[in-house]
Amino acid sequence: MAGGGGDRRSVARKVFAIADAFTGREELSLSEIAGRANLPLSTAHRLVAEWVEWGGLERGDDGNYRVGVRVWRLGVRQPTAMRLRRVAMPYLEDLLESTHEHVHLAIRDGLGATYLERLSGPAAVPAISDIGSRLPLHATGVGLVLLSYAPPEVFEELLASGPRAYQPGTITDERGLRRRMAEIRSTGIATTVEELTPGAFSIAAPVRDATGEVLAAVSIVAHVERLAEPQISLGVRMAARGISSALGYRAHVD
Amino acid sequence: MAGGGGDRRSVARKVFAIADAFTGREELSLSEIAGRANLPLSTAHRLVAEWVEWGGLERGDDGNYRVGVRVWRLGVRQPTAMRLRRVAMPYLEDLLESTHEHVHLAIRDGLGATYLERLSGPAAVPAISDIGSRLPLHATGVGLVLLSYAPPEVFEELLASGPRAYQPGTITDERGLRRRMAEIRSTGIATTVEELTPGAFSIAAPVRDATGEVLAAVSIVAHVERLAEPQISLGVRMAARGISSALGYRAHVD
DNA sequence: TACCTCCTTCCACTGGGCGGAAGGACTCAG
DNA sequence: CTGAGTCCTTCCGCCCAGTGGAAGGAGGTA
Repeated sequence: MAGGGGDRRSVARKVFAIADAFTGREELSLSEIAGRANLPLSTAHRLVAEWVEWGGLERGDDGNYRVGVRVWRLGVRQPTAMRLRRVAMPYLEDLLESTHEHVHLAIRDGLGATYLERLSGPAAVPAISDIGSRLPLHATGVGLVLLSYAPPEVFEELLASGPRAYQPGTITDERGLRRRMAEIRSTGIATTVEELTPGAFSIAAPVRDATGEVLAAVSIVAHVERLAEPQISLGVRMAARGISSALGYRAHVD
Repeated sequence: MAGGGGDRRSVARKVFAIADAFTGREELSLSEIAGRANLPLSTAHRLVAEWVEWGGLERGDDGNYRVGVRVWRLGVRQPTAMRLRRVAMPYLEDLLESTHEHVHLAIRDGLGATYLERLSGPAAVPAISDIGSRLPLHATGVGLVLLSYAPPEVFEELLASGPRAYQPGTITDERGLRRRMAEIRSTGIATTVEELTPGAFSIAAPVRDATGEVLAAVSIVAHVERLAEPQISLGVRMAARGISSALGYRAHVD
């Protein structure tokens, strides 16, 4: 009976698949984990028990599992995230104060933009990004900025993955995206209008480190009403420049 | 040749051992990882490659490995840490403002106290705790509070693990620790004097949730000179009570 | 009681993981 | 340039750890 054979994934991949099952979910039952990770119940049971023993997952009183403190501890010192957030915070706070809109700081993470920080005023636009969430590169301001300065193979991969059109206005074709990326590289700023959320626009700018590499993006998301206000794009630009400069970037240096 | 046999650990444990190798280190080479995780180089190589593929580890330009953004993303939403920090922050800020000393928020994590938050004024005492760091239960204020309210088996495990004496004043024997824990439970406050760091003392108090369970501790660490000032212990008490009450705890309720 | 869902444990088969060793890549000293 | 040293990467055949279907709980509902 049974035994042997099994699926082709390595054990390590199965272990990670369990972690991935928690994407977008705070709490999962064993069978939900097994389902999301595509594992037989007994295999999931054993591996989840190892996660719990290590402390990477915790079991609540209700028997459900959630991400454990060990993972938080391991990740909270992640060098990129830690350094960027610390350096950027004052600039993001200034930007919030001067615009009273959602302010974001994001880095590229594979084919997504991961939000390192979000500050929000009493804005009218519903926010879909939260710290730690991941949104598509081609349909967000920060995403487009990060995509524009990423190595070319990232763009190839994105095309191969079949970018989704979230709204009628979302650009998903190669030609359109290439044109847009060139424009962003030449102007140093990205504007999206109702491409992910109806009624919202975003303005984003790149953050560079001392070597000149773009390692993050800053954006503001606000109601389309305010699209014409020049101080918003100016503010984003200034914040991105301020952070870059705090990271050691000097414009016009070889 | 070779092959077979090998060490008794499951693959999952080896995967986690690699993560643990990064405790207290930001960056490691492959051979350092192999050494710290007690794995043959070839095994470490394969498993580290799987970590990198998943995104839990990242490889820098220098070839060294560091914790990846994926881990940060997974952990940053850890329910306990996220909720506690958000709720506690204003109280911790008040405490910092009124005392100008190191303010800590910590939870128990196995036999250690993990620091969820630390705010620091221009204090004279060198701080050894940073966010995400883990210090011993029996030699810190927050640790003693967490230990005092933890299930009895935690204390048994601590004794079995052979608690280390960091300073001449550190209490490590069962009798002394039991007496101390009883005192903390009856007064609701813990004081340590030069038990981990010479010249420093700490005052800590428990934070409770709506069910009355102690799930965190707040402390102040300052120079022994200020030991006698009553407003410090009062401030810690008030902060802990404020956070507890924000979490839904109502004192003197059945 | 019968039925359901979800969790936990069991066990015999077998292919994925194992790790020593060989081969590169790179640095440094002479 | 040569040789020694360090560290990383790849190779390959052996064998036991991992596998997963199934059976057995636990708990809830009708």
